[in-house]
Amino acid sequence: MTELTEATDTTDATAAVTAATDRRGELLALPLLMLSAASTLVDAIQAGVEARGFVGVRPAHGFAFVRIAGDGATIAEIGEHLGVTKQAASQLVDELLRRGYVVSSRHPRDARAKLVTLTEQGRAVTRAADDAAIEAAQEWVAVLGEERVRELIADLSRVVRAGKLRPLW
Amino acid sequence: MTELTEATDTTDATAAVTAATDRRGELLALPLLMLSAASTLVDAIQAGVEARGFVGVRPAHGFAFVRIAGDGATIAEIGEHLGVTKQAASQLVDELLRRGYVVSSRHPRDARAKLVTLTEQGRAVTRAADDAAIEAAQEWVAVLGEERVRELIADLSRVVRAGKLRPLW
DNA sequence: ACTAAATAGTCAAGCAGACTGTCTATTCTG
DNA sequence: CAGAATAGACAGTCTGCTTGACTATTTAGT
Repeated sequence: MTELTEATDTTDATAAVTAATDRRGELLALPLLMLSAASTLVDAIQAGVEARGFVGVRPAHGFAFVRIAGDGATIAEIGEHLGVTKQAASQLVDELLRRGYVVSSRHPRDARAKLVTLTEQGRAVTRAADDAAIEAAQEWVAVLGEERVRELIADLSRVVRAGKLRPLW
Repeated sequence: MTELTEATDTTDATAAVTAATDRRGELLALPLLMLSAASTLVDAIQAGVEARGFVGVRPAHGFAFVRIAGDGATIAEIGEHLGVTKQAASQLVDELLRRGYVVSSRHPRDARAKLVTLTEQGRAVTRAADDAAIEAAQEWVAVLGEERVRELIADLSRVVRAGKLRPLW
């Protein structure tokens, strides 16, 4: 986690003897690049959502939407998804409630729980976030081409086990 | 930013007519995967650094080290690098100072500025973070193989413009 | 050269998002 | 059917970050 600049000259890495140390530096570039890419992505999505007229929507909201979309989710489930306590999730849902992005109704088969679902407004934000995300992805296509992006997606799919989506937005 | 599960069936995307909508869903998977991968990476590095005996080192510290390493950096530069105010950067440097990871001396050509540099202890943490990052990257190699990882790095290098390294650790 | 604007850093106060701890209501387990 | 586990809310607190105001130094304009 020291050098970012040498990420470009990965082409002629044909040396075999000194490959061990070279490989280290090369490998070190991967996390750095991933993190940087994710950060850029987050910024782009954030900006895109805002540009579409939704102010004050934070990354954590977007990640919550991901979990809520579909059949809805309970507060504990949202908390689990985001990797925060249920108290934090509760606060977050409260805010989404106030902003009109979600509604909470009594859970069909658990009287303790609340089922949080998206409102039309909530779906609108979700669409905006999706659009922004796709827009960002299309820039990647523009640079790398469809084939490489397809491979990229395939590779990432193999590596990523459905982990938490931390608020790194 | 709705579906994550369909990221696996990217293989037979040969349909031409309905390709427009399909491509959307496919593209949407990319940011999601990237974000998830980055999140996992951050957790892994964090855990790795801790496992090597450095407790209480946060992601933001690691990103600060990246900037400080080499010729050192001023507080404003560190803030810029992290995407926070210089006040926040100042607080962060204060903490690193207290923990003995950095020292600050007067800047050689600007009496207003302080030059923050790593101590031996700071370099030790940096090495630990590097090792943890490489370890995480090697898991990727184990899954994808060296060739794919090399391509991955090459692709990411082309897409990532040296942006901020936000505290998404 | 000299003033005016910009910049590096600090101090102080406030805020927002997260945490722990505690509680009630409901459900699951044996 | 009793006891443990779980969903959620309420209260209090902590921490990392922000804005605002200020000093010291450097850079730019005339």
